[in-house]
Amino acid sequence: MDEQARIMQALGGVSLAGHSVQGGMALPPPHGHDGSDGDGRKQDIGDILHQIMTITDQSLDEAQAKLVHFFNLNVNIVFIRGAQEEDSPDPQLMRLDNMLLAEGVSGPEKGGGSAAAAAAAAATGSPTDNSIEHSDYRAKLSQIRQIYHTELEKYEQACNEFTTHVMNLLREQSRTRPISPKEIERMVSIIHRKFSSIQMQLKQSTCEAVMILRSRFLDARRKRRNFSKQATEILNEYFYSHLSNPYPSEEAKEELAKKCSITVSQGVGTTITVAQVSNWFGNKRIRYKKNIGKFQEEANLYAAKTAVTAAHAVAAAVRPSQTNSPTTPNSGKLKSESPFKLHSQQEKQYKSGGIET
DNA sequence: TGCAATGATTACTC
DNA sequence: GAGTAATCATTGCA
Repeated sequence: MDEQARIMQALGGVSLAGHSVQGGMALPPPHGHDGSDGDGRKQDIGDILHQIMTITDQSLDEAQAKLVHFFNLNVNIVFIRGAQEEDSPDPQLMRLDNMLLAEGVSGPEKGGGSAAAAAAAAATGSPTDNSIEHSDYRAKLSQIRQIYHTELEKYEQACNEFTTHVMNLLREQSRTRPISPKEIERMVSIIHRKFSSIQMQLKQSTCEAVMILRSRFLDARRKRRNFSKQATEILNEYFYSHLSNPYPSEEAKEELAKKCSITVSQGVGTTITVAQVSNWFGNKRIRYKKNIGKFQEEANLYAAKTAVTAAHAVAAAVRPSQTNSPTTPNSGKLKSESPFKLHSQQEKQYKSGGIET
C-alpha cells in the first residue's frame, strides 16, 4: 500500500475491532460499517497509530516527497468536500452524545453508571433489590466507559499527531510554493472533521454496547426469582384470610411487602416490593378464580392455620376474662361457592347484567 | 427432559 | 391508575 492510500485510509475512518468487554460483551461494529464501506473502515486504531508513527519515523524528506505529491493531487478535492460538509451540527452526533451522557459513559463519573442503574431499579420497581445484578451491570458499564475513554484519548492523540505532522509538511512545502495561513487552517479543520467522524463511530459502537448491556441486565423476566416459602406463606395467609375481598389496600401491600422482605432478606438478600405484591395478588386472584377446585385444599389449609393462630391469639387475649369470640375472617372451612367479592369494575358489570356468577 | 408452577409483562377495560 | 386476562419466560421438580 502506498503512502497516499495509507493517509486516505487514515482519514477514512476506523472501527473498534478487536476490543471486547469482559464477560463476552463485544462492542458491535457500527451500523453501515460492516465491511460494505471499504477495507479502510475495518482499520484498527492501532494500525492507524502505527501508520502515523511510521510516517513520523520516516525521514522528513522522504515523507515530504510523498505527501507533497498527495496534497498536490488531493488538496482541491478535499477542500471541495470540506466545504460541503462544513458547519452542520449533526443531530445524530447530538443524540449519541446525549445518550452517552445520560448513561454516565461520557461526562463526569457517576459511580459507574449509577443513573442507569437507578433507572433499572425504577424500571423493576425496586430501588434496592437485585443489587448483585446491578453491581454487575455497573461493573460492565464501567468497563465500557473505560474503553470508550481510552479509545477517545487515542483518537485525540492520533488527531493531534497527524495535524502536527501535516502542519510541518505544509511548512516545508511553503518553501517551494506560497501557502497561506488560511489554507493551513482549513486543512487542519478538515483533518479534525475527519477525526470527528471516527469519533462518531466510536460513540455509536459504545451506545450499541450499552444498549445490549441494558437489554441483557434489565429484562426482569430473565432474572425472575421465586419468592421464598415464608414470603409465599405470608401472601397466601393474607389472600385466604381475605378471600371475600382479596384486594389489599396500598398500606396493606406495603405492610405485606415489608413482612415478606424481612423473611426473604434473611436468606437471599433481596426484597419484595409493593409492585411485586400487586403482581402476586393479581396472578393469585386470576389463578384461583380459574381453578377454585385446585386451590381448595390450599385454601382449607390456610384457613385452618389462620383459625389456629386466631384461636391462640384470642385465648391469650381473653384468658383472664374467659370470653370466646373469633376475630379472624374466614376462620374454619372455606365456602368454595364465594371465592371473593367482585371488584368494583366487575360489580358494575354484574349490576348491568354483563357478568354471570 | 418435559411439564407444572410462578413471577412479570402486555393489552385492554373501566 | 388499578384490575383482568392472556401470555411470556424462567424455575424447580419428578
